Amino acid sequence: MSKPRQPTIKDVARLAGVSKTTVGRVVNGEDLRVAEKTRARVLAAIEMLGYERNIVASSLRTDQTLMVALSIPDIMNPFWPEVARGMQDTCEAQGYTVALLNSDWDAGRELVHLQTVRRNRFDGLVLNPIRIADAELRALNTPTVLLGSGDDYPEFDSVGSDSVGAVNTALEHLIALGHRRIGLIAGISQRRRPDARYHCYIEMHQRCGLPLDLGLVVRCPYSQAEGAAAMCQLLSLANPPTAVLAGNDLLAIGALIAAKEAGLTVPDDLSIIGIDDIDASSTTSPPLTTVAKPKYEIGVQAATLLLERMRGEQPGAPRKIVLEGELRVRNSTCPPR
Amino acid sequence: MSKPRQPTIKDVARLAGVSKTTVGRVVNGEDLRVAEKTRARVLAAIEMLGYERNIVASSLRTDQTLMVALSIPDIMNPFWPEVARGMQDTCEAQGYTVALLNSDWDAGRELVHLQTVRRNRFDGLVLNPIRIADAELRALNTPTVLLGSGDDYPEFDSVGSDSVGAVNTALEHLIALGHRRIGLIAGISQRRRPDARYHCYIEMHQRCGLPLDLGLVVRCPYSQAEGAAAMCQLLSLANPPTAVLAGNDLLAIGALIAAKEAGLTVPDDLSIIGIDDIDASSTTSPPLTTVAKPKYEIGVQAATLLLERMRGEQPGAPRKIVLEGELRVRNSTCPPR
DNA sequence: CCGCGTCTGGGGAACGTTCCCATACGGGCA
DNA sequence: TGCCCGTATGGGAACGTTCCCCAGACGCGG
Repeated sequence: MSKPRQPTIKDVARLAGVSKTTVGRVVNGEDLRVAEKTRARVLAAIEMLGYERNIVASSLRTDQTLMVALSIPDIMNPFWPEVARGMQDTCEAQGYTVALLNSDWDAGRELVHLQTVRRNRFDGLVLNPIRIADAELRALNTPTVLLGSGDDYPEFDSVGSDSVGAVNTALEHLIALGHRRIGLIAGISQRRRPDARYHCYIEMHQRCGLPLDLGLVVRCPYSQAEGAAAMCQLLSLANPPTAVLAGNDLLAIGALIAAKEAGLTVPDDLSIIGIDDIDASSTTSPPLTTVAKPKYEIGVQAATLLLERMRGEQPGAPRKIVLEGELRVRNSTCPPR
Repeated sequence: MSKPRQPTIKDVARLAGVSKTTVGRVVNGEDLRVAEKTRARVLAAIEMLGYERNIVASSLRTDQTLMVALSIPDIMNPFWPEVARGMQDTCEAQGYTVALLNSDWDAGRELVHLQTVRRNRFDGLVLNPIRIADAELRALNTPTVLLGSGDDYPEFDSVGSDSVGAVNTALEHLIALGHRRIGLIAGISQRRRPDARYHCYIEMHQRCGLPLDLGLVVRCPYSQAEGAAAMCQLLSLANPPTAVLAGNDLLAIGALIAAKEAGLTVPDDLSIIGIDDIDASSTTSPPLTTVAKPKYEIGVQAATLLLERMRGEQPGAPRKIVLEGELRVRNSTCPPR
């Protein structure tokens, strides 16, 4: 079980009868000047020994680890795997490896993640911020891209989906169908900022001249069970809504199930619309109408910005990318009766 | 944008008025003997400078990177996030960081992942093998734990769920309900070994004295769309089955939707059972009966074995852990009419 | 024939840590 | 008083790479 040392650049040099500098030259760039004959000899030696460049040593010298971190709340939350995949594909294509960090919406773990990035000298970080302060992020002194609106971090690049736009899209869909009493199951985010979805809901009502009834708004944590409870609450109203917008699909699915259990037929008795388009949304019955977020694309864009920053290009102003959601009309919405 | 070097052990030493060796001693172990007064001075200096141990340099010296890799087919496949999370939680608790690698069932990418592990000198690897040969894995010369049966890799630890057992459990459930014509939608695995589920199905029929009709077996790739197509095929039979077992929940959900579209009522007209218990399974209508696999636990166990190997404990024989599935009876199964 | 530029290759320091060994300093004991 | 041992600290090499700088070889024009 003892580990026989992997061959080093020196072993290759000895075998090829050249100096380690020369070996370094052929291993690294194609552009470095070294005679064709020598190069061939070195390559043969590399092949023979099965030499692999030791990135750890290389990192120490060059200050480049070829590793980036992705810190998200929870990979088990159905929103994140696609984002992670988008980022991973993009980074891998450029030779970077992605370390996965789950913060669980915990400020402490988030801090630990920053420490991990610093200690391991990762080259970059993509972060869905929980409570981290702008100053702490700047002190990290590492290229960083934020996932989300990034409003609290004016100096950083960010990639998010347009939550306000998504609420607008969903509401417009419902209003276009003829609904005028629309319930809102607003999630309570664990983050600092109050949820933008709520404000957007109110504004939309004013703009469209819809009567605003704050009794139609329920706030609860983002989970299926809570969504179900919230729906029960709405259904117990003297004058329940004819349609419900949920802050995300988890809530919407909970609401859908609760409505069916209460004996309602969706969408005939009640329309339900969600936001995100997670896997499970297409397989409920009826399949959930929702505003799909470009999850994979979010990952790709975040990685792209990060890679640019890491290359040192674009020392310019922070870029705030906001990707639009897309309405996916399935069968949980229809005109009110 | 230029990166002001992070403070090193030397800076701390200078500030504290001691040698770098002494600083190293207080940074590393609690057990190293250094006078209380000196220790306090060093700690103060560390605090003041915001010093963080450079793991890259440390790795070079000690041959320990504190990084492990997880190579799976696709994090977007609903089976994997929980496994990843289980592994990540366990590794993080021991100070290890997990790099996420997606192979996409591609032998080439799998090979690239091994290279990544070698080049970055990761301390360990948890791998869901695609086509990799046992010899290549041994040549990696790094502690490795396999996800799956691990049958093809006798020398390695492995953690898997009991596929055969799951099929048995599902079949027993169906048979106990009174079904005698049971269809099988068997997945086609991209791996080398033929799928064990199929053999188990046949054996179970013989053991229970059920008539075996190979027309009731359909093979297709593991995806929802394929599951739906397979179900259509089964329904077009002159004498269709009264119950269907799908090789995993993705197939089962496809089958469920196809059956409903064909005008059948599940479970009254047709029982459907899956394997895995992915998120979406609990929110279909009716909710899917399935044999749940302990996904999170698989990740935990794999990480635990890996950490033990990495610590150099247990130089003993390879351990093959097989975790049992658990029947989750929901509403997609009932006695035949 | 000499000087100079070009091209190929090598020597050796540096990155920040760990760890072996050496040293300094007391104090106890013969 | 002299010696030995234990404790606290420091010096410096080593890990494997990169990269700066220099040395030689060769060709060519003056």
